[in-house]
Amino acid sequence: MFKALGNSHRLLIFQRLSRCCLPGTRCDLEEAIRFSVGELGEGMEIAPSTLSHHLKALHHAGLIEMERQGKQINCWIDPMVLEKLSGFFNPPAEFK
Amino acid sequence: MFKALGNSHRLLIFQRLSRCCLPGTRCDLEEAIRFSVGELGEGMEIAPSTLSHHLKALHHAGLIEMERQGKQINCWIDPMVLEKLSGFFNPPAEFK
DNA sequence: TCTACATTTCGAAATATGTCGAATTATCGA
DNA sequence: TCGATAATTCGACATATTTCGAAATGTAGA
Repeated sequence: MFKALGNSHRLLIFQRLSRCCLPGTRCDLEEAIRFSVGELGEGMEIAPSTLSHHLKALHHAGLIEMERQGKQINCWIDPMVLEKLSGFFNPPAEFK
Repeated sequence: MFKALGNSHRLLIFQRLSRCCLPGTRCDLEEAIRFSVGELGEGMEIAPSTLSHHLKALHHAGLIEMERQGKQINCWIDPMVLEKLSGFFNPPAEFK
């Protein structure tokens, strides 16, 4: 997972998907933010094939979920992943 | 930081330094665990020069501290680093 | 069915990373 | 000062990663 997050393009994608609510508010776990592959690539100066490659890497690392919805493919982060990663740096709490 | 943690040897080193207290107990922030470079390499089948290279990478990434103590060099993790990393995956809390 | 759109797969090329051994630096103790 | 121990720097090499463009795949709508 850290290897996947260790690339700046992939980290940016991950951040776009994880910033699902405004500071101070609580994220509703039922509606994690979703972006299509194309939307995720907006603003990033990167070829579509490269973007696809990075998304695949994030998915294979277990960091993001992907599902086809008509013509496009939607991506989102399972909130459990964030909890697990957060917990990794918190020794006192249980971490499997 | 994630790039530095994305290598299995470096992640192992980082974990050895971060597991500073037993599960359920509270780490005393004043006495973060310390290991010398040689101790950190024990059990890892890796050349001293490679180990040194990885430690340098972890240090440059801001993940570990290093300080000479006589003949050896001691390494440890500043607990603030763990807090910051943990917070990165916790959107509701403030993260600068 | 044909076309446009969204995304992926497949090479290929440039660059980065991980690794080692040999030589070097730093520190301590005899 | 000399030798042993601890760690680093340097140069070289093999492997991995990032990136692209071209071609292929999947889907929806005319």
